[in-house]
Amino acid sequence: MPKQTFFNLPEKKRQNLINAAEEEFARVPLHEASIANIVKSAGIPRGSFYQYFEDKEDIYFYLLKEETDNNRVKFFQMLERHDGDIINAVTEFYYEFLVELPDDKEFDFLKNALLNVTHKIEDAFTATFKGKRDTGFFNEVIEMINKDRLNTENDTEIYHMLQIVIAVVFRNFVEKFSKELSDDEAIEHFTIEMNLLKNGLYKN
Amino acid sequence: MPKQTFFNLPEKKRQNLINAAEEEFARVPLHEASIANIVKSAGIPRGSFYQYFEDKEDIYFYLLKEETDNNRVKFFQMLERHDGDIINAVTEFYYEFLVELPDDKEFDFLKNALLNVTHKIEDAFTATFKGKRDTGFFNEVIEMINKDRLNTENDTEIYHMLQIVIAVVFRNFVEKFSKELSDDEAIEHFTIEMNLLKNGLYKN
DNA sequence: TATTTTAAGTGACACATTGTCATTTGTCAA
DNA sequence: TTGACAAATGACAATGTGTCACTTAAAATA
Repeated sequence: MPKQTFFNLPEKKRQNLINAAEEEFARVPLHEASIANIVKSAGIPRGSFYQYFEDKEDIYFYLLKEETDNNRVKFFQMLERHDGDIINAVTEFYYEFLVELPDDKEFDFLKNALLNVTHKIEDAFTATFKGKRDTGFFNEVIEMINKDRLNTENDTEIYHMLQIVIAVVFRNFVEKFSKELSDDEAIEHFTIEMNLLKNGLYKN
Repeated sequence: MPKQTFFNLPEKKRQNLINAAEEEFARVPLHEASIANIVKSAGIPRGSFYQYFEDKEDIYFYLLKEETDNNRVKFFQMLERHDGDIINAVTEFYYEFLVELPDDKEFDFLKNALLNVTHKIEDAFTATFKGKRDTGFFNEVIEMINKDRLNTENDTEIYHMLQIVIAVVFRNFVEKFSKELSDDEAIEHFTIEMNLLKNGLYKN
């Protein structure tokens, strides 16, 4: 977490620093980004940076969390709107994400994150589908899911269903960016895979 | 790829360098690893390293490929043995991987790779399930799959089935390492998820 | 064998980056 | 006005990277 000094900063200076950082993380992935560039572009002395953040990762995950927190709210709204149908909810989520693709800087930031995912970065992303960060992950979403349509009512199995869905959704995001799929292609792939998940890979 | 000079090296010297590198990559993930440490531990001058490799990534992906190439051969044998049943094949693959867990150095190397996966690293891992690197990925494995048991005979859909299976298998590997699951827990989770994939998440 | 040519080995160097810390600056309450 | 505390600052030590001019070794040729 950023230090208190960062939050004490005047709005303008804080935003300026954030912009500089976002620019750097849009340019290159986390481990290639340099604090030197950030402070240079923000026009602040190097020492100041360390007044606000522990290190590079500190500001990175702060920004990434900002980015993904909005998405979590959206996802839960969709889950509600779709009456607890998890696959319809993630599908609309995916559609909307593609349609409302953020501006270039945000886009490149996400792309760099997705193509250079560490376990920690993946956690930040997938938290979108896992409920409030402080409550037990998943419980919240498991409660919202409509179990009538599912193949099981067992919570453990539902937990694993979620894990599967999240893994496949995540893979689709990564593929969209890495293979630079068009929106139509991306949606086509996504739809096929969601249907396969619903109906199963094997005959019954 | 390593340069020719590397392959011209006398066996002993080459193995010595490989050992030093593996040690470093077992200690820390790729982006924290340092060539300085490798050459120091191998007892060779810095300049020599660049005689053999382009850079850090060059030797890293060479080692990772070595590691995963064996696995690919194993997987294809299993697919044959299980008569083209993809889920049975990956399940045995997973079991055997856990049972034959490699020595500490290899273990830590894999762990660091899995918890700090870039798209390039994931590609190296998932290539295990995709056939010979030079032929069209997937074609080889799609041919070997027994389609009688599957829900579709359409190649496109089978391609996506594979993508799904790989994503879920991969997730299970990462989870095993990140949550430090016992073998029994890992196998239990894996089995549940494979059954869900087979039968589908929704009622039909 | 002597000489030339080619490949490999070497380590000092220029440059970049990180995180720290002693010092300075600014602000606010007494 | 002054003292005290938070914040700002930039020079510095430490560490790392990739290169290059030079040395050494080996192989080819005369």
